[in-house]
Amino acid sequence: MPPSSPILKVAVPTPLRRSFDYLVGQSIIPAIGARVRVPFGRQQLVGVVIDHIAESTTPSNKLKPILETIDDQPLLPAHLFKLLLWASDYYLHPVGDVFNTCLPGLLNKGEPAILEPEYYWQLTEEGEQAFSNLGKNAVKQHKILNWALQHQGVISPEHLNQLELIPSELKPLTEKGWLIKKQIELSAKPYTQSNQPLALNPEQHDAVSAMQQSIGQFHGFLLDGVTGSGKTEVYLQLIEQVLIKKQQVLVLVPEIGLTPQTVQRFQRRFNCDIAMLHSGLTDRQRLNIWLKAKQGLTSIVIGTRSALFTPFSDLGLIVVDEEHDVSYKQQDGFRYSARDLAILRARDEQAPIVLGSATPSMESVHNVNQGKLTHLTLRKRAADAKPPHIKVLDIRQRHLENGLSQALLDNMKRHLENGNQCLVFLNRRGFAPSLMCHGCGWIADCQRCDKHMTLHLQQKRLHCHHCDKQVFMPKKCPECGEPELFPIGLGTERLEQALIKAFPNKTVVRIDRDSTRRKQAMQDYVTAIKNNEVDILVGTQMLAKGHHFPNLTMVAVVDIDGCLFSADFRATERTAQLLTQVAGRAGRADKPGEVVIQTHHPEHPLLLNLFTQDYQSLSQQILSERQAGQLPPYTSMALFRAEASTLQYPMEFLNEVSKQLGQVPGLDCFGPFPAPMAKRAGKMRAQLLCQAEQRGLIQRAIKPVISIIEQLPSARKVRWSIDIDPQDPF
DNA sequence: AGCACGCCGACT
DNA sequence: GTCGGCGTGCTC
Ligand SMILES: [Zn+2]
Ligand SMILES: [Zn+2]
Repeated sequence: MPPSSPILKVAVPTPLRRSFDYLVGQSIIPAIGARVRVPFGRQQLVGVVIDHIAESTTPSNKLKPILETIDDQPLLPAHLFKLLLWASDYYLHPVGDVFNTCLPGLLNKGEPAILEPEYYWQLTEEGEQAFSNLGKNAVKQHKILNWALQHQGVISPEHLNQLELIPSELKPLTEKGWLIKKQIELSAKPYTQSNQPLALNPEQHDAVSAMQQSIGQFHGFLLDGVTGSGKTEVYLQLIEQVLIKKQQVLVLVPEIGLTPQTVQRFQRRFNCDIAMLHSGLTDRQRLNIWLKAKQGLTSIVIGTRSALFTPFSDLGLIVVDEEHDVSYKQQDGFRYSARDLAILRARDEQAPIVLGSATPSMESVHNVNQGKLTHLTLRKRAADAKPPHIKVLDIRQRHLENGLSQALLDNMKRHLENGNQCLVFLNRRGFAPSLMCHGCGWIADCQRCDKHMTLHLQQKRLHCHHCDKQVFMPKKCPECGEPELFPIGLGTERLEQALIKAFPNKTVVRIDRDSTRRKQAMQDYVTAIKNNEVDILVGTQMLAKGHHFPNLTMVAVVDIDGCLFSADFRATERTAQLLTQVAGRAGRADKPGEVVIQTHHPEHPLLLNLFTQDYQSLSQQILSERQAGQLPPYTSMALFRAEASTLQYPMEFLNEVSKQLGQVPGLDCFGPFPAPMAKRAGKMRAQLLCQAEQRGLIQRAIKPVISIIEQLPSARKVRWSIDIDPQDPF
């Protein structure tokens, strides 16, 4: 570094895959990792200094001075900073946009990295009295006081967000003495003690003590345990050991796993500052959590994939719960895998990492095979429940009534008559996946996608599950005017109706994204099920995850055939995971559960194998197929995606990309070809698949030509992106 | 991506 | 005559 002012390499939030050089000018010299405000074209942007250099390759007359140094010290801890730079390189994503997606919004806007007090409002007795005497015109005041009454007399910053109010709008009420404004405590609440931990069974005990050995150093563990095997208790007791050492803990959960109940379980156990990063927070709350974690004021941070980028002063443990979950991979923009980056982060920060899953991803099983992860198993299910008995029901030639065979219904009847619960699983919400005209055969298609629209009878609407378009259910055929339109196929709504008809004196509830839209809905259903107020549960994969229902003895899988034949090489893995998870719902202490799978393909190897072996041996088999087929995790992949209003431009662009990459030895390109669902949300999409046996070769091959690709004339006509380690080819 | 500049068609 | 359509060029 030169003694005078260095030239600054700055990561600027732009889709361009490079950094920009600036002069320090009159500003204080910003440290590497500090934010600066810079002129960029005709706009002003906030960037991050990623290096000090002595000389720039850009001519000096083009270099502009920065406008302002925002931070007087690096914004991020060195490890995290380096991880982001590495990720920008690995995922071939513009470094400025990497910072933009990883930092809290207020920091991207240039807000100082300083904790600012937050306030909440407490309802007073006067306020409560005033509420009942409010005039009819006091709509806003009624809304505010009513909210406070509904929420234990408290209005928090995120409540204000939900009420679409700003703090000053509460001022009239505080002046009347109806509300009192109070500051939220910002100081640290260090770990003191935990509430009585549960007793561990020998397996749990072994797992905790094995992992405890690694506190203070990097070690990867795969904690393999079915739901109800007490995985969470193992996490909690390990976390406690880390907290005792005054270190911090990061807990990543899948998108659907971030519920108040999750956090409550932590809060009940640990008397320390626990932060939950959820989507309802205000920008300020998010920044304050970020800063408190960075300063070591918060001991535990729980969140979904983006929580991975929370800075910590002394990170002691990372937990990735349900590590196989697809929501750990970001599906747009900066397409990172939080699970993969978490392992690197743990390594960099010398902390152990626990990947938890009963149905681990092939990547993690492969890492276990290679000795990169230590495999710990919790085989014992809660209260010694036995593994379920699995029956593959051949429904070829059999009569199906709303997708249900008589044999399946009889089986359910047996369980219901004994006072047990049945789960009927179908991974398709809505009433029916399509609607057809009886007169001319017209089918309701989405205008913007290649797909039929799903009929939602309850809402009397057609809904495209791929682009979210919704239209009212037509009264007659738009082609021929025929009024008789009939649903084709089966969804959970229809299944629910059929089951109500088949079991008129049993209680049926449907649990899917539609029926649980209301905030408390899922929790209410879970309580009702656990209280035995429900006999039959109909639902999608929402039911397959997380919850353990002790009175559930039978699981019926209505239609899995669609999952057995798919072009996607990950389909087998996904289906095996799904079936294992659903099957895991059945069974209780005093008798084993039963799983009945309806299929037209009883001879399908996946079905044969899954239930003659367990998931663990099946995953080894899937892995050997992957190896034979030269597929991940034995090779690495990059998927170029491009979209435009016609297919022609994406194909042209990807053809040129393919030409650019064609010469690299060891790199194979397939395509370009139209995406499996070519038309989606009104765009035509194509892709180019690149594959390399050697890890890192993909990056080495693409990086040198990336600026050529960026400058291709055909690139201007499409929206394009690179997806490293793609999860879904859609 | 933004945001400019620039050059052609239908409006007050 | 100008308002605005989006083609293409640039950002240290
Ligand atoms: Zn018709
Ligand atoms: Zn659609």
